[in-house]
Amino acid sequence: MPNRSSTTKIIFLLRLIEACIGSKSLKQGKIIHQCILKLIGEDFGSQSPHLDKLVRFYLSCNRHQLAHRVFNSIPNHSRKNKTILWNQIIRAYAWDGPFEKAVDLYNEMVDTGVIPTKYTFPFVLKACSTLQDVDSGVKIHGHAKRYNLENDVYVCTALVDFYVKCGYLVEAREVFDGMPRRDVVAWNAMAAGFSLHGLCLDAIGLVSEMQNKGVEPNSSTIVAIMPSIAETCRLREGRAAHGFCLRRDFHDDVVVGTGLLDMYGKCGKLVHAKHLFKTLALKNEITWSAMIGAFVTCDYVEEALELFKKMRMEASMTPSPVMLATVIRGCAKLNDLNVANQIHCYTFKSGYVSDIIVCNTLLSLYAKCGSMNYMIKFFQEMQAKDSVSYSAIITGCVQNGNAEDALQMFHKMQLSGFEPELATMMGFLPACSQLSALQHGICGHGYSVVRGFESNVSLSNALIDMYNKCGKIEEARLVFDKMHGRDVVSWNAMLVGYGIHGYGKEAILLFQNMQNEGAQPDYVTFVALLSACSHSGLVSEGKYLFHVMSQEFKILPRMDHYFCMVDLLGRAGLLDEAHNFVSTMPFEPDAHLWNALLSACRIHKNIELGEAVSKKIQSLGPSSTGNFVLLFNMYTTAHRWDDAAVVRITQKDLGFRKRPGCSWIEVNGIIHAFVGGDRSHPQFAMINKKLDELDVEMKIMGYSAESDFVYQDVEEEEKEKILLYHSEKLAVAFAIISLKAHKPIIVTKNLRVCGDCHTALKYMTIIAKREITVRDTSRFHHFREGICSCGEFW
DNA sequence: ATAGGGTTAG
Repeated sequence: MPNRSSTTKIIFLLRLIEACIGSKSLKQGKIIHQCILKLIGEDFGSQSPHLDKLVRFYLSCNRHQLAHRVFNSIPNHSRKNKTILWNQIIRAYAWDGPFEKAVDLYNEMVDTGVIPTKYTFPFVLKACSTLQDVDSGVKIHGHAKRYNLENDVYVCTALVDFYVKCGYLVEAREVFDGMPRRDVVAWNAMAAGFSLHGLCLDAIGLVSEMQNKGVEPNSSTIVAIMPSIAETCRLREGRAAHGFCLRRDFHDDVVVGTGLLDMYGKCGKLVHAKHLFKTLALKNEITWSAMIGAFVTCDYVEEALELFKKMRMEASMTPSPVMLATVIRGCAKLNDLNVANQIHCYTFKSGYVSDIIVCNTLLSLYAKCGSMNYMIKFFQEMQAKDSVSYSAIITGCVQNGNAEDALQMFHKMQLSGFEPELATMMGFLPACSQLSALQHGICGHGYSVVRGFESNVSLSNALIDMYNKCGKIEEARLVFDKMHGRDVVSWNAMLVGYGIHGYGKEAILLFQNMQNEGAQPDYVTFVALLSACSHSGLVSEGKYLFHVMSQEFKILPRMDHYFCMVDLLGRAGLLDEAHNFVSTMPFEPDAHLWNALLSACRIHKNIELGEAVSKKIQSLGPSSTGNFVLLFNMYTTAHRWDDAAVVRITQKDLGFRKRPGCSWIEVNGIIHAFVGGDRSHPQFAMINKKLDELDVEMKIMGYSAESDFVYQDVEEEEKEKILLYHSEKLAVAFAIISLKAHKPIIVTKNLRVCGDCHTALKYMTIIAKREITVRDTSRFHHFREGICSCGEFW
């Protein structure tokens, strides 16, 4: 027990402490604390009122744990009356962490019998949302009711904020709707919540609602809904918000200004974004980042990189990982491996290679620059991977034509314990499309439904494409019909489906539906339509569509459209018309387009024009082996072996090789691939036996190997063998022996199906009594009872 | 306030 003189000393010391609270001098405070301890010994009890000051002092120095320790030394009967101190320590923990301690202390407070106040709840709830500790938050909500604070504006706003940040929007809305009085902070919390969870239209709607209710938005309101306006490209609302800021004088605030700048960038209004950037009095790193992002989004990558350089030089700011990710996203648009390597080096030097967001952006960069090797290598080097990393690499594989690797990565991802997300499925489903892997695709569909991804328009579009490419056009249409909101991609995907199945009339019908529903077609729509006409031989319809495209829909024809038209006219045998059409083009035709004409020349055996076209192609420089193959095929079809030989020699001299034909089929979720003459399949003996059987029966029915399709100058018997082992025949024979009779056979080929195979497959449908479908690079061939659905348009 | 993975055509 201290004596009188020590009491005087303590009082003196506590005065000193009070002074320290103002000056936040931790060192001096600690010394004074020691002095007090010496004076009063271990018996704090009687001195506890004075210890409050020490607690406050430590809190003012941000030493929550020390403050807490002093607070704990006060006996419980005395702590009971110190609600404000409880609140202050909880607040300190909720602000800076450790956040668990805020929740623990709150629980201790309630257990001690201290009644929390309306100021307690916002703090502890903030800690709960930071921890994503829903259980504690819900319990605390119960306490608020118990203490009759459920109608308090502060408490309710805190509850809304808590529920929103934990993703419980229904509960948030319930609390919000139940509030007897709502101030601007409450409205902002709700709007920010909608914004945060991508419910953009709800967020925007809420702001008009609040204005109708007579509550004036403030700058936080603007900041809260700006991302929603940006994401939905609601330029009208964006402009209105900008005007509001000008009238209220918010516009010079960095946060508001940056939000507006970002919104204009995302809405494609680069001029406005640039203007804001120029006029904003105070800019920070985020402002610069938003401006660079605006350039990238609007495809002004050079300008973005320039500004990035300028920032480092003139403003001498160091970029944050967020900014670096934006810059890398820009680099990806350049499709230049050198740039990719440069920015990778820069990232390495900057020390951000451990930032997962930056790393994932780098993955996507390499994927878009077409470098599978760098992408895989970097992926393996990454110390930390998450589901986004896997999604990026899956999409990267698909983008580079390695769908099988994509499926493997998808499998590996799950083994690593990551659940596929929406964007993962956006990579997985196109992989199934590419492979015609129907069984994987169906699993993906099921999973997407379970996860609720089906409501996403883009995902449904990917499903439509998957079913179309797997030959299940009816399923595709079911998905299409079930969709709530369709975008232009949905229509296009379905149109493409009809096109590749040879349903030209259905495509045109769907286009009419599209117009009736007021959907605006784009240039892809017309590519799809024209190619559908081409595959169905609808010449006049195609010509009409080409005409209305520019006249009515104001869409300028591009190379693809001209290509489709040449293809359409050429296949139909209108070679001169096709040739004339090319000469009317407003820009130079490319080799690809001439190829379409050359291909038509081959089908219709017009050697004269074919040679002229071929010369044209050669003058453009040999850009692909396709030219040689076509010319070669044309000569051989005409039995002009010498000319054919010259082409083959030239091709060899120039170092071009024919791409090997490859066909594959999915059996029980496993992809079996065959190349021409392939004997490597484990069941080759059985396949061979089946092929021989089929060959005998086909010949009885009148089939003779069309050796014209063998362009090697070898003996007739040898030619037959080569044809019999064409990859599509191998795949079909394998399918017949390994799939039950009622199962459909769907074979996919990486090139156009060969003419001899096309004939042979017709016989095979009769012999094997089953339907066979082959998807080649341009369309589906459904063989049934000796007929192919393509009607020889391929 | 800025930030990573995404659908259709050739």
